[in-house]
Amino acid sequence: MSTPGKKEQIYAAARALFSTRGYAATTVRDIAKEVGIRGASVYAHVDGKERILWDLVIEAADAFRDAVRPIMASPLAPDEKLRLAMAEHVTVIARNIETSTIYFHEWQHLSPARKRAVRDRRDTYEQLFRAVIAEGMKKRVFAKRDPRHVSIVLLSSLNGVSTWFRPSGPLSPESLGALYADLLLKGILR
Amino acid sequence: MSTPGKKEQIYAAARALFSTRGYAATTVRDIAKEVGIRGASVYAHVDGKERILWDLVIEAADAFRDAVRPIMASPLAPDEKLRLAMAEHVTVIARNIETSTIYFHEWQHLSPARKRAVRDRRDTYEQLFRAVIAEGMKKRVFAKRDPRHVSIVLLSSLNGVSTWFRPSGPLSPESLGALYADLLLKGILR
DNA sequence: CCTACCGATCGGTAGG
DNA sequence: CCTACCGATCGGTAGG
Repeated sequence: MSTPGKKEQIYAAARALFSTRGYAATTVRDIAKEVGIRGASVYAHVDGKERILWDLVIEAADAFRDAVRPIMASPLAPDEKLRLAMAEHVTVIARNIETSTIYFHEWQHLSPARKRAVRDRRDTYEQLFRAVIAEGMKKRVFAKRDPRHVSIVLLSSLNGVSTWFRPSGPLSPESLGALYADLLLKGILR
Repeated sequence: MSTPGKKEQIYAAARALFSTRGYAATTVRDIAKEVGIRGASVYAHVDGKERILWDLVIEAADAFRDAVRPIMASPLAPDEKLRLAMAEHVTVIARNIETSTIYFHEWQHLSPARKRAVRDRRDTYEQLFRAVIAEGMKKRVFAKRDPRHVSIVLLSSLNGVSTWFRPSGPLSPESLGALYADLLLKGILR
């Protein structure tokens, strides 16, 4: 019999293990042990190992989209939209550090069809940034560069926070978002 | 009998496989197949799988240090030093995209002692950046922020180039380095 | 550099 | 949710 809540425990264990050891180096038995059941019993709650990864990847992709889309759809000026979007993006990472790390690094272990779906969602998301960057350049509030390059440099830079942020540290997700937005908008020079 | 050059072929195959599939998802037999030998024969040339990873990680760490240390030791002004160092760092990644990707993502699969050694080298390298950033702030050429935060945000941002750069693309390693240095020094705003 | 082989472990299924 | 088990595969060694 499956206990209510057990499935969520399995996903919580998978989040921790996939994000630290990586998907390929984590076994179903590792996850089971963390939850206090046998390896085979995991399959009473979950379709399989890859299905867990897929659910976690979608969880992360949704979090980014839901945080940033309303900002981009708002009537704010491009520089304000970009500032808020960058800050939100970083804050989402910091608040969901495990899932975000999995999203960035482990999606490649999905099946080809699911990999394609991830790439599509990521491209759609990046397009949100590219549009506001292009708008800001047109309105001469941003320096003129290739918007495609800037959007990808910018997003990959923001994603870097997942490699070093620790929730136990002194920085809050919000102050971290503000730091990144400020630094990337204004640069290091004064 | 071991053929001369075979060892380098094994390392070339490992660079390609570790950087795309990841260390844990790559088998010794995968590497062997790429080289055209049997899995067991790999051990005539190499100590073991982890030793290959270790050698590749050190290869990358050396490349970064050798490129950036002379710049930091030069008598240039802090903003010029930082610009050159950032550009060189990105250029090294782009020129060694496979090894760099392994360095950033796969070092965690090393033994505890080797992991510690990697962390130490990485900290020493980051210190080079932190010092010039602190110097630039003191001389009021950089905006005043926490140098520790800025150095880590900056380096993790530069490292992001490894997630999207493809040598087959239109950007050269050098122009990419210039783009990153310019963007991070001056920011997106004009 | 090969064949043959080792013990260990993998994701997953059968059948309660 | 368990025991028992499956075929496949792992990193690595022996002995040429």
